[in-house]
Amino acid sequence: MTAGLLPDPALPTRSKFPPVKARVVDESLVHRRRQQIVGAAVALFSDEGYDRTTVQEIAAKAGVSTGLIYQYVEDKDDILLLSILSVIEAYNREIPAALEGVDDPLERFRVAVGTYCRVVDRLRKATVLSYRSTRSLPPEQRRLIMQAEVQTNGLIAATIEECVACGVFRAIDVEFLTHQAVMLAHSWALKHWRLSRQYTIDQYIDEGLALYLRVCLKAQ
Amino acid sequence: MTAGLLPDPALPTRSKFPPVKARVVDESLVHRRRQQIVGAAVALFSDEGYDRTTVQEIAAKAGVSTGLIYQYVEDKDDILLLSILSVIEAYNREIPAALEGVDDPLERFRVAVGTYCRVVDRLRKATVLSYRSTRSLPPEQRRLIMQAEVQTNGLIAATIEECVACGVFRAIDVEFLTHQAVMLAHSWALKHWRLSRQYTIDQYIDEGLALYLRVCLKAQ
Amino acid sequence: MTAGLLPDPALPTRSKFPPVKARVVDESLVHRRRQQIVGAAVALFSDEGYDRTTVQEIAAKAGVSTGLIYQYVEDKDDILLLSILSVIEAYNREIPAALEGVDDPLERFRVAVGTYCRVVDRLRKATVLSYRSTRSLPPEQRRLIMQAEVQTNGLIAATIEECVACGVFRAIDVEFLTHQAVMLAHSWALKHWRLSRQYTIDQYIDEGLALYLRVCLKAQ
Amino acid sequence: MTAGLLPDPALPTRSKFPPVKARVVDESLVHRRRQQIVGAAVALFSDEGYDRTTVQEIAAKAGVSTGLIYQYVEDKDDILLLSILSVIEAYNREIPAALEGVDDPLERFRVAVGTYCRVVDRLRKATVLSYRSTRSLPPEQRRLIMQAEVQTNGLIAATIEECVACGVFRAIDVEFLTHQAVMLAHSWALKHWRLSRQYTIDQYIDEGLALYLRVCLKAQ
DNA sequence: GATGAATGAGGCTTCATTCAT
DNA sequence: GATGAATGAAGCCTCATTCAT
Repeated sequence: MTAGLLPDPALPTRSKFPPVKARVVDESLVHRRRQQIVGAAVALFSDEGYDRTTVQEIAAKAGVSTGLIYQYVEDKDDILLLSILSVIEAYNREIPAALEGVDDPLERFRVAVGTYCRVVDRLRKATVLSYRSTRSLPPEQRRLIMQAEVQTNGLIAATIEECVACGVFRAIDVEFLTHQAVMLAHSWALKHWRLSRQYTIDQYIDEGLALYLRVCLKAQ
Repeated sequence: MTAGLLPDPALPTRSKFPPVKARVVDESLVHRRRQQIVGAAVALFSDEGYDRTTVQEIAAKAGVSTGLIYQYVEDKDDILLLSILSVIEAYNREIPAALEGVDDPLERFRVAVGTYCRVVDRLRKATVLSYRSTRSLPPEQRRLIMQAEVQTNGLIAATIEECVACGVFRAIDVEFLTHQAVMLAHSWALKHWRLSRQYTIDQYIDEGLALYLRVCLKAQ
Repeated sequence: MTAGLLPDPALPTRSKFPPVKARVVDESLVHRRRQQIVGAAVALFSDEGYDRTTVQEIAAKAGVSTGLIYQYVEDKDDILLLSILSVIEAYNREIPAALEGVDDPLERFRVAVGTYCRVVDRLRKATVLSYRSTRSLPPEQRRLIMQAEVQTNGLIAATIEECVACGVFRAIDVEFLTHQAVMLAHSWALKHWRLSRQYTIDQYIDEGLALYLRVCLKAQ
Repeated sequence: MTAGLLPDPALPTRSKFPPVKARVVDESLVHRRRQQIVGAAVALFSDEGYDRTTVQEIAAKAGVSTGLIYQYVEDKDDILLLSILSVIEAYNREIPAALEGVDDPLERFRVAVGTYCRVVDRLRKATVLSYRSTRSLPPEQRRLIMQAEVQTNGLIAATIEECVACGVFRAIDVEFLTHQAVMLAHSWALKHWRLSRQYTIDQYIDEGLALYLRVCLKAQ
């Protein structure tokens, strides 16, 4: 199962981004302010790009002063890190939430992939942001993001393993299929300009799942 | 298909990028200088990102003066446009070249996909650059890049259509499979940090093709 | 002489610096808090310089909140003024204290100069601070400091005048010798990096006094 | 003699400040521009203090653009370093120049000290600047300044040693007298507000020399 | 055609000061 | 009286672009 992969992905998201230090102590305030800041930042970064967005713009959009931002973040890079992590954390929170109460292995696979795609759809701009801007970060922070991403992969991989374990799927390369499913979700954001002309998000998910099931299902 | 969208993508690439104006007339000189500049730019953009790379750095790496660059390009954005187009043109040049002399439809599909992946592997950093930085460009230039990409898609799509036409593939959704194949290639660059731990490029291509063939081949 | 320029420099220093207004009324509290603040400030100003020291740092080192400082001081300049005055007041307090009970004129000269040097030695960093940062203050405050300094000079000058009056010294230029003696003391702080390699503070005082006596003593 | 203490202090001052890197190669241009910049900087630093002077102000006063400054200097600290060094180099240049052609040992001592005082008088503000602002620099650069200062001391010390060697002075502590003479010169700048009320620069020099000679001369 | 010094607008960040609690 | 979060003006520095040679 996926239990243990994350501290507790279903909790109210009070996660406290360990790598970014704040000059303010009140944790709940830090959390609230950062949400404000990251909310504004994601919107602006997505539209204009990281480098073309100024901290002043973020402050204005967040409705706070420029100086305030630097009480909750060490530099502009930190804002980007928090922004990208917030996206990946959304995946890590929503996929397990959707799986809650679903027991049938095959259904769990479908729900996991479908939810992933739908969250990506909802956070489409932010997802693209992750791809565009992760490399603007210093290596150490990049690693944090990769870790979070590996966690998401684990959520999908676990459902596939179940299917294999209980004999619904044939003995397929789990890693490779996971990768395919992840890219199915990401592609929806990355190639939205093209895909959205031909498919709705639901059609897209169906096509994808159909393809994978045709490859994996043991008995037809 | 997409024929005609660009002057002639399969030609030796001496194309003079209509949208980018030079202040110098000698066409062959323009071509040579731009190669110099774009070569340096791709390396720097890939490592440091578009916005963090300075024009002076590009000039230094290209072994020319800062001022010279502005005789072959109107502004920094143009350098990025040329850089990204040069990558996509490589695809559009090398895939047809590899297909030359291959007649069997199924083999043509394999070669097309395999070549795409291998070119991406060779131009890995530059491929990632396209993803990261296309949105740094103004819409009009972005459209140019999309067009070139649609062309590449057409190359893959054509081989699939052949397979369907001659009965090797069942009547599958061509667009969707094309998209899958394209993402197979791109993913190798985008997720190289993860995939390269598990697969060589050849294994990766084999796994990918195996998956698609299992889905598409009519008779097993 | 200079008597009367300041309220009473020889008093226990409970003086409440007329030019610096506090928002708090309780005088003894004002005195205590200011000691806290100035203590931290002198250390920080000495190490980092006035302009590079932030009010928040002073507050932290003093163990109080940022806001509190502004209840005992009007602005950052005031802290500097208080800091420098506190140093000069130390001179003005300790030299007379050391002269207490000393009656012989020549001995009084020796003690005055020796004490001055030793206080400077003890407050070395703070002494340098006065030199570095007095000019960061507005003219009016600068004048306050000069006045306090003139007082100190008066302490030395008085002992010289005694020696001349009672015939131990020949009729020398009192002002000039005073200046020399003052600079002897200050130099120990200003050129400590060089002097301390060659002399202990006691050797330094002895050399200095020997030089002056050789110049001033009437009969040898 | 002082020969060899400096590379060649009497040369046209084309010294090329080894520790500060320029982005421009033409050495003579670098020299000219830096003079422009340092000239403006010394005036401003002296009046307003290092930290209160903005780079924009320096640029404006020097009649160049802000950006230009950063082609000849790495950061604001470098401007301060160059400024202070330029003062000390003036000492190191002018004292030997004044000694040129003077042969009598005692006269050489008088000229050395007198010239030192007069150069300090001419560069009074800049001299004070050195005292105020050296500690604003990082340790490594501070060391450079100390070195240059030690050189100046050597110029004075050499003349004293001559006097001792040829029997004009008694066997006095050379280091200590050197220090006194140096402080005589520096004090004129440091305590100008007080000294200038009582002495002209010439009177001041005479008083100082008289004092030292009374101490040092063997036969009276 | 080529050079590289010069420009100056604009971004990130700091920090003295205020004010609601 | 005390706290410390919030403000925003202002400074250092970068870098795309120009232009005289």
